Amino acid sequence: MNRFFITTAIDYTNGAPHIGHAYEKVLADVLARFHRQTGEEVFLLTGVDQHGQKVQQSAEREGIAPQEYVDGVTAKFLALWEKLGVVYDDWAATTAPKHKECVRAILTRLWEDRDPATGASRWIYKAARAGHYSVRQEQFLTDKERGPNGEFGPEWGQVEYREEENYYFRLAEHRQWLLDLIDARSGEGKPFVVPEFRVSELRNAVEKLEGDLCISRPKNRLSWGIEFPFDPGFVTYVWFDALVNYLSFAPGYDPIPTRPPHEFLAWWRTVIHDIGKDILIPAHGVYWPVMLKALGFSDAEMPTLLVHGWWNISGAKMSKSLGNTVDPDVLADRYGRAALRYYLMADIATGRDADFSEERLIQRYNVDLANGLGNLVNRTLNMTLKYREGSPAPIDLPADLATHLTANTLAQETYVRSMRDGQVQAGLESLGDVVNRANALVDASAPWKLAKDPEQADRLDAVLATLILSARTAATMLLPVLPEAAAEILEQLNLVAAPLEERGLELLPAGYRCGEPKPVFPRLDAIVPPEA
RNA sequence: GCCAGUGUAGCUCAGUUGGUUAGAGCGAGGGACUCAUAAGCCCUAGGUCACAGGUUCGAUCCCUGUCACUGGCACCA
Repeated sequence: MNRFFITTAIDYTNGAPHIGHAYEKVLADVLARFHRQTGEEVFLLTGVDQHGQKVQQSAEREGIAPQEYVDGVTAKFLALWEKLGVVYDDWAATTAPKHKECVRAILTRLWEDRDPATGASRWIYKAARAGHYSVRQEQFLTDKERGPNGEFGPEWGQVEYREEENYYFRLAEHRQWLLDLIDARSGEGKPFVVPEFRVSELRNAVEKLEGDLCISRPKNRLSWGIEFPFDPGFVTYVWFDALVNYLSFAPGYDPIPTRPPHEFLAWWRTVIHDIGKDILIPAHGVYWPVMLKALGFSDAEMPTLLVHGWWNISGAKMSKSLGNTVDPDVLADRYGRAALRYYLMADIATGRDADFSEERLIQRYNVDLANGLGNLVNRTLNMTLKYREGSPAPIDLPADLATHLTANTLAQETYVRSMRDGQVQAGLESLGDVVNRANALVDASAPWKLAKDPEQADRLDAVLATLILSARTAATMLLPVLPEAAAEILEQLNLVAAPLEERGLELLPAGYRCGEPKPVFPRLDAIVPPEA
């Protein structure tokens, strides 16, 4: 059986989830559900990044332990995924003992991977760096931070000269390897980064790669992290902690053996990292492949990065400081899970940015779901019950209706291709084709007229069967995005989902009888004003 | 500053591996119908595909330059 391993970025537990977090997780959930539907074995991994300075500071401000603080924020994420119907196979929390042990084992392994000539680690070294340090911002400053007059501005507070030792991961010497990898993957038609227009962006960044990656923080600066296994004076700094979650929670992974076991590799060879464009460079596009290489992963075992865009608010970047964040929790309560999931999948092309608007959300729901698919199901079932007591006579379809179903099959094939590429919006457009064609057929064939003419009895049976089968195709294509609503439609149709690889015509089963219609997507009338 | 992305109908956006009449939805106008969630269907929009060059038999789609907007280059979907 084919496998499909998809991960999301793990969200930083220093604030409540916003629409961007929700989008990424719903996207992963939809792709996971789609791949399951095609018969593949699927593993969806998501979680939270709980360490770091900001968490430590926030906890101190509230006078509670960091773990207590992150547990509180983590609960909000867990509740949101529950509310949005995001179902995952494992939960990657970076404070979990399993993860900490894995990070430490990996660091130890790299530290002990010695160059026989020098006796030094081939991957990690300790070095002292000196420079200007902002106490307020708790970071070293570079010349880029200097103002026009060459001085550090007041936003940095007190700036002092400091010297600090840290551990570094060798990065720069793998520049050419990474460039070759990127080019090779593009040449094979399996780009390292999807969508492909981001490849050049990454490539340029790699071209300019210099310097190594600082992977530690002295404990006196940062204590809320994973302690270095071979130097208790340090904790692991962000990326060697966060990125490793993809391994520590991967099915079957064990950091100890030289080569990972077969079960893990069977999953890993299919892995797709669903991430935002902000963490492509340098984290996922540079650090991560080099880290994997250091751990002995071959070029064929490098992941694919599925990079999505951002939801902007009125064209502006969403940010807390602008106060224009959108709370997915509130939206889900206000409009329902289905409306929110559908909007997030239908109104953005994977990889691109889009503008978020509640008006658009309502519009897409009403036009596509209520007026389109929902009404199609409703009118089809009503007519079937009214004219045929729910059971159209089983007859062969005339050529025009057979052609109609063939067009549906083609739409479904297009849909499958789009979804395999992660292009959910394009997939939903194919769904819209099926719905529109069926609604047009209703008007063109006018069953209410056929019903009055006994000589047209066969025609009426054939039209109703075509409509029912079209509705089934549409519901089948909706399943990954809106599983409950699609299941409800199938129940009303009294049919099971169509197989996605199906070809050729399939008629209604013998003795078919449809169920009772009930609007699956009640119209949303207008923007519900926010609570005063 | 460096790098990247974007710039397509009133609005929000697709798309074109270069090739006869550039697409969708919404909005707007008109029409016929009644099975249906007053939903659906049909017809209508004529946008120099940012601007200027270049390559080509032919460019909106490739190249160069210009302008505008956005993002990355410091944590951050």
